[in-house]
Amino acid sequence: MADSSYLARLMSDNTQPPAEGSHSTEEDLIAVRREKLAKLRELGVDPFGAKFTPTTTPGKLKADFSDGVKTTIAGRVYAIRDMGKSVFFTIGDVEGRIQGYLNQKGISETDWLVWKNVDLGDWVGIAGETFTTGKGEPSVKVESLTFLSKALRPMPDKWHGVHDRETKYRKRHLDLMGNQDSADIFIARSRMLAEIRSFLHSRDYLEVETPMLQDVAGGAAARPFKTHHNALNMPLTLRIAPELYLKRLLVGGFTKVFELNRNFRNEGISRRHNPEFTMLEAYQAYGDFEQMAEMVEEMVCHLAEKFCGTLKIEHKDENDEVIRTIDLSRPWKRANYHDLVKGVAGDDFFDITPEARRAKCDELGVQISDGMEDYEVVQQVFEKKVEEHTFNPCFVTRVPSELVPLAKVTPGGKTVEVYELIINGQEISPGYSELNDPDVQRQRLEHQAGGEEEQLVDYEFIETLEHGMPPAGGIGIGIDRLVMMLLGAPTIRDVILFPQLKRK
RNA sequence: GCGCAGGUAGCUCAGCGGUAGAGCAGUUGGCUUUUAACCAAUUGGUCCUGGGUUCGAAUCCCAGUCUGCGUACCA
Repeated sequence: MADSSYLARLMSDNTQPPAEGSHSTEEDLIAVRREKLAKLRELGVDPFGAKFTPTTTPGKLKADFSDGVKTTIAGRVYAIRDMGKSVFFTIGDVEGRIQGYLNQKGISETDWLVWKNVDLGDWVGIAGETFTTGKGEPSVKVESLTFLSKALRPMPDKWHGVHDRETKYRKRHLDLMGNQDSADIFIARSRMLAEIRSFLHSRDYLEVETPMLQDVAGGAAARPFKTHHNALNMPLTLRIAPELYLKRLLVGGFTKVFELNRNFRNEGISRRHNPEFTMLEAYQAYGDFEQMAEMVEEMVCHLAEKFCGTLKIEHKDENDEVIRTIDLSRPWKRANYHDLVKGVAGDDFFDITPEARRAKCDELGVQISDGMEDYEVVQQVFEKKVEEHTFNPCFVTRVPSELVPLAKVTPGGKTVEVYELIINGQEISPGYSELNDPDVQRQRLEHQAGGEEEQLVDYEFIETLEHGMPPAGGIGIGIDRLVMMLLGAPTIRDVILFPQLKRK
């Protein structure tokens, strides 16, 4: 504790003429803050303080505000409005902010001196009593101040925050401290994930964790990331999907399982693709794709109602103009793949020769590369002309079997028991009646591997199926894209805290 | 990979051949109910990097780099 003559000296220090060399380069801004840090130490204050026990949070205090309540809160100082002998400031965190008020007469001499060394961005604890100002602002009148942590670097602009996309993504902490709308997205995302888990738990699903490091990356068509285990001296890949392991659990006797975690695909990065992304996969024994479709419909509507308060999701541009409304009202449209393609490419599209189909693609402006199989040509038309123009939910059924080797083939033969859910111009969720015939599965995976350079067949998986997998419905949901759709985020980078960027 | 746009003070941005600018933040002074607080004064720059054109380049040209958007690749 400082004695009073010491305090007097420090006070007089504060009335000295400006320190020489107090400029505004980044270096200088840091130097000024370091000087304050030193002054705090002189005052006997630890600038990187210890445990502090608030009675509530700034956000909760403001939400259930009433006057005359003793309270203790902690938070970062976001703004200071200094009026001489009294000071207003904003204190809080990503979940909420409230105004603090201090008056030189209302706090101890030491606390006043400590306050003089608080900068924007510092963390402090305050104890005091709530009141409402003349302008109606819920506030806390500070009676005592506890310094918690010094920010040695300046805050982003208090009004604009960080706007530069690169800085937002590379230094997400600056984005979060300066842009509440950005923080809100990640708070909402976190709560959505919790809600998805609770939705599945309430339906008796068990959450499981299967390997992310896999010997043979399977369960999807994508190039994997390669890595190496030193002790085992063996190459490993990061998983591209948990599917094959989750099915092993069905064979093992689990009847309802899900996994909600990261997949990794070594492919291009775009507005819709991040190399690591979050995927939900859920499997239900004795179910089929139609049952899974209903569950997805129910789940997504539940999330929309809970987090958006409506089934009509508005997407806005930078000027806050509504550019699109996605209507999630049930029941969702169901349409078959061929009919959708015929709708854009003509009723005779499947009756003409493959060559004529290619010519038709030219006409439609759909680009086709030379090596493409006929079904891939059709798929291009589907993606460019149907998928990208479908914003309201649509379950696409009777998908060609070549596209989905892990699903049951329909009795007819050419298509599979699958839905592909399209919302917001993107595939959000596929759902299958899972293929459980090991012989058919072997055939189809081998056929696929034959055509693909880096695709390997997971024979252990096939052996597992030979022990008997119950018929099952399965779904995958691309969580990032789902969150984008629900929150109206134009790019996947806005819903992933630390998106992958090139090294600078 | 290709095309287009962008990179200027700590942050948000203007300037687009002729002395590098504003707001916020910082510093100093004033102010006891303010709130993008206010008033007055003031500091702060490898104009992304490297070449070139020019009497003169943040500005024009070329190359590179990072970011964004589009496109291609990716069952």
